[in-house]
This record gives sequence, structure tokens and C-alpha cells, in this order.
Amino acid sequence: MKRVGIKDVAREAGVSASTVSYVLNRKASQTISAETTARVWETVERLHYVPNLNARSLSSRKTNLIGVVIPQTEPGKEFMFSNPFYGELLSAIEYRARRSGYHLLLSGPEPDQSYINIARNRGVDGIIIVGSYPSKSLDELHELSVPVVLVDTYVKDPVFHTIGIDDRQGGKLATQYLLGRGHRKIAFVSGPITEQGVMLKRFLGYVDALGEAGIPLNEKQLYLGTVDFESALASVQEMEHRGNGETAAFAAADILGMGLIKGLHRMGKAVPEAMSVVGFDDVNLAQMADPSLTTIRQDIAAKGKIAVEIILDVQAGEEEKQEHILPISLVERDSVRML
Amino acid sequence: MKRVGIKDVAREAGVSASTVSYVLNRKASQTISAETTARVWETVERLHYVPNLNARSLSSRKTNLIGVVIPQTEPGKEFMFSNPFYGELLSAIEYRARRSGYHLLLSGPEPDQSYINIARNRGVDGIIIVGSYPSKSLDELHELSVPVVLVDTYVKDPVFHTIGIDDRQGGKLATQYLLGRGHRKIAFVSGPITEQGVMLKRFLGYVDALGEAGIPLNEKQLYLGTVDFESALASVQEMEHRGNGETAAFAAADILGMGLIKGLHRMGKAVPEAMSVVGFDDVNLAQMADPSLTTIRQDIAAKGKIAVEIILDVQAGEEEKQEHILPISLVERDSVRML
DNA sequence: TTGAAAGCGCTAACAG
DNA sequence: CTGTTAGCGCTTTCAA
Repeated sequence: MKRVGIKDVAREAGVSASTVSYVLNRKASQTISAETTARVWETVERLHYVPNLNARSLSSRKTNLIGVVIPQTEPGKEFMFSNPFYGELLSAIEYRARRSGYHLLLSGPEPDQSYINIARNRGVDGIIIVGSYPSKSLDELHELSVPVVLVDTYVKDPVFHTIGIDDRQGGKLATQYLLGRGHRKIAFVSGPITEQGVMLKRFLGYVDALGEAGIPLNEKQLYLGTVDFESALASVQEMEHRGNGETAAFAAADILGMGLIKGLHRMGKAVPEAMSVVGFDDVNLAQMADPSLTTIRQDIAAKGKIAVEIILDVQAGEEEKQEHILPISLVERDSVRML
Repeated sequence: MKRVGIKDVAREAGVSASTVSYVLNRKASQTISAETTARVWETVERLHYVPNLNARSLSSRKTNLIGVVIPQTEPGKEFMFSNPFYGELLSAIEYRARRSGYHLLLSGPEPDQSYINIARNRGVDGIIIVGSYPSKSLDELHELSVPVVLVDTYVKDPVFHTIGIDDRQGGKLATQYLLGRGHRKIAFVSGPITEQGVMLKRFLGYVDALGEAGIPLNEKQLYLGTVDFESALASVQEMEHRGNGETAAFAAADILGMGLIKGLHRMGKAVPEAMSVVGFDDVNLAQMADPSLTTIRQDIAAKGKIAVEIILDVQAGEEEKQEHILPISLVERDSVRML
């Protein structure tokens, strides 16, 4: 029952603790005789020795831990995954990390005590931050000496690594597609637009497309809520209320697109007959919708994978700051009709 | 840039390191003068001291870390959340844990090296295991001295805590509901049925209801795949192929129900007109479906919350093994029609 | 090629 | 009420 430690192994194998440590960590600089090595390994196996990573990190200052911060849709809301995008991203991160012997320390952002502490506290080897946050809290991360990877945010920073997509182009693509199908009154449905967030860019893409088509931006056609299903449901009510007569909507996240479809349906309006909808992200859900959702596809799995790999690169000694812009594309499904 | 440690605080405050430690951890047994306490706190703030939790756990043998193991739908598949149920559960766990100062160590099950190691390695204070696993790998956990909470599995064990629902009753409820609506040929669509898993119980509930209604179980009406959307899509094909003429289906997970709806729709068959569907879990998705899914509701958030609280209880000295069976109910929506 | 010894940063008896 | 003294389990110079 008592935990077996490196000393137990050492005693059993008739060597010193440091020798055991050496064979366990096999460095180029240290050489141990084949015979000793074999004997130590044999003992390790026999005793089912598992190193205590806490102790290890204490002395080696390396934890094999990656901190992941996922945003909450709304402050105080307990549900981290109201947008399935995060679940998919987290999966990808976990998978890649595990394959390299890293574990994930998961945390929602703490409202009061900023998440920098989880990093300092636990001494993670890297941090992946998803979404955009007040840049003040990001500033604190500068004091840290671990790599920070920002996913889906537009903060400009000389040291933080970033991964994203061309959200503006995506927004444009989506809107142009609708325009190309003859739609002129196009609603824009999104979560809050913040300075560094992706929603702003997607919105600008929408504006770009409209502008190029010579259509003036109608402020009344903007529906800004939160990024979750219920919010989109409410947007449908609001549309009805405002009575702009939109024939299409660009939902800046698939989950919002889902909400629109459902909300419209409840009012007896079918998609795409009564209104066309284009989403954004291509989460799994998009194919499940009925009608399935035409959307801007991004490679979520790649995002997660690269985030982890950046951290591994830095651990391996790479110095350079990395900036990745992943490709996007429009996938046509059944939620848009030709006007 | 250099990390400030407890000694720095001690020196600055003109006290010893242990005194600092005492004020930081304020135990009932230890008393420190108000004046010293104030001075130490002031110094802590001024120096932005953040304790190193690694070091702390090393000496206190408490990590404030909870290990969470989430199953993968299919071995080798990288996507942990093909079933949104897990995302919702994880959210709830994280939320509850954070509120008590615990962090989550997330891990998919390692195929080779069993997940017991992540526990031993990192010295987590408790482990939450979701889903059912070969009981051999669970056995290893007995060697651990930390509390283990099993969620959604039917292994009988004298020490592991468990949280679940009455899956059999749920299966029966769902099937009876269909029966009550005049359906006689009812398909059962689920993931793999394993000895300790929830699917078996849900299946037995289905069998119970059929039996009580005097309807013989038709093996041809069983569609067993994996618990994900694609699998349900395939089940629809298979139904068509087998030609049993089912008028309803009990999907043992909402995500499967979603797949059925979509698959049927693709064949030009509408739900509930051509076929009725009842799901299980009442994940968020169930309301998003079109038609929205009639399903067996369980309180996912409560499951996660209780899982964490069991661990907290044990930490607080509670000895007793806990077994929780949470209530379920049927929620009527739009995916079933009266025959 | 190996071992002794000095920590990593913190906690926890035990004295005083 | 506070400081001294040992560690927690491991890594890593430095010598041998």
C-alpha cells in the first residue's frame, strides 16, 4: 500500500537513487553501464514504481502539464460548452497532448482571481487560452516564463503565439454566398462584438460583402446576443418584432444558426423556404441540423493540435513566435435557398 | 522576473518561513498574532507572492487536483465529445470543482498505460471516472488511497463511490410511452451493450416494457452500433435494409436520436409522421433537434456536482461509501406521434 | 560509470 | 505566539 519511491528501487537494485534517476531520464551526457541499466529497469517493473511527477517538477522545473482556459459564454454561467465548438477543440487538444505525455489542467476563467495564477501555482509548461479576454488579464501572463498560445483572438502581442483563421474573410464569404443567391436583406446574428474577438472580424466581413454589393448597412438588421442557442431563439423573436423583412441571416456561430432554424420553425417558418441561414465553424452539429447547415468550415481539430505543438516546440528550444492562420471554406448544405 | 518564494516573503516581513506558511494556511490549531498576520499579508500582496502548489502538495500530500477520465466513443478515435453528454457533464464538474479551489486534470483513457498512473503520478486527491471500463483496469485503482467516483457504470465494488440513474426504469419509461401511443414494432438503437454499462440496463428496461405489454422481443429490431451520430445514420440504413416495418424507435442516447431523425429525413421520411423517436439523456441538443426530441431526462449538472462533492466529503473526513441514484423523468416533445 | 550531497518550495511537528 | 528542524520524492552538480 505504501507508495514505492525512487529510494526503494535504488535499495532493491543495489544502486544509489541518483543512478536510478539517471536510467529513468537517460540523458546524453550521463552514461550508465548496460548491466546496471537493465537491473534498474527490472526492479522498476517488479516494484511497479511510478515516479512522483510533483516531486519531479519541483526539482526539474518541468511539469508536463498544459493549462487550458476555456471561456464561459456568460459570466457566472456554469456551462462551459454551450457552444460545442469548445468541446471539439478541447478534444483535439487533449488528444494531441496525451500523445506526447502531457496532461491537461482545465480551468474556466476565474472571475476574481485571474487565471494567471493557475499557471504560476501549478507551474504548467504552457498555456492555451481560447477566446478573447480583457487584455489587462493577458498582460499578467507576460510575467510568466512559459509559452502562451492564444486561440481565436486578435490581440497583438510580441511574445504570445497565436492561432486563428481569417474570420473577416469567412464573414465575407458567408455573406457573399447569400448575396449570390439573391438575398438583399441579410440579418447578422452574433454574440457580443468585442475589440479583440472573432465576432468583430466576422461582422466586418459581413460589412465588406455588403459594401462591395452596394448595399447600405442597416443597423436594424444586427442581432447581438450571446453565443448560445437560447440567444438565437430570442433573436428570432426580435426579428419578428422589428419587422425588417430579412430573407436571410448570417449566424456568426453554428450554434446560433441552430437556434435560428429552431426559432423560425416554432413560428411556423421553414428554413430555407422562409429564411436562409448560413452558419460559422462547421461544428459537428451543423450536419445534424435539419435542414443541415450551410456554414463556414474551419479545421477545429487542427487548431487544437497546433496549439499543443507550439508548446512542444518551445519546450524543444524553438524561440520564434508562431502565428498560424488556418484555411477556411464554405460548405454548402441545405439551409440556403436561391431567391 | 525571478519567482518570489515563501522565504522572500518571510525576510521582507521579518518573520520565519513557517510563520508565513501558518498565516497562509490558517489552521485552527495554530494561532498567529493579529499584527504579524497583517504584516505578512501585506508583504504577500506587495510582493505578489503566489504559492507553488507543487511544492505544497509534495509536503502536505494534498494536491487540490481532481482527475477526470472521460471515455472515448471508439478506441483510437480522437474525439472525446462525439456525445455531447460528456461535455455537459465535464462542465458541471469543472464548475463545482473550481468553486472549491480544485483544478481538473483531464485525461482520456490511455490505451496501453492505464489511467491509474495519472493518479499516482500526479497524486490527485480524487478521481472521477465516467462510463464503464474493463473491471480489470478499475481493480488497479484499489491500490490507490484516493477516493474514486464512478459515474454511469454498474460495477459493484465495496469502496468506489457511484453516481447513476435508474437506467432500466428509464428504458422502460421510454418504451412504455411509445407503447402507450399505440406503437408495437419498436426498434432499439444503442451503442454496444456491455456488462457493466448503462446500455444494458436501458435495454433491459425496453425488454421489461415489451414483456409487460405481451409483445415478444424481436431480435431483428435491435440496432447496436456506437454512441455517435454517424452510427445512428447507419442504423437507419440498416432498418431500411431489414424491412421490419418499425413505427417507432427508442434511441438509448439523444445523440443517436438525432442521427435517426436526420437519417430518416434523408430518406424522405419525417419524424414523427413516418417514425416516432424517443431519446435518452436530455442533452442540450434534444431541444435543438427538429422535431425536438422526446426523451428521458436526467440531471446531468447534478451528476457532475455530486461527483465532486463526494470527493470533497472524503477529504473532509467522511468515511462512508456513497451511492447516488438520481431521478429521471420523461419529457414530452415533438418526436412521437400517436399511432 | 556511479554516489554523496545539496537543494526545488513548502509544511508540520516540536520546542521554546 | 513564533522559530528551528526535518523532511516530501526527485534531479543534478561535483567528486571519486
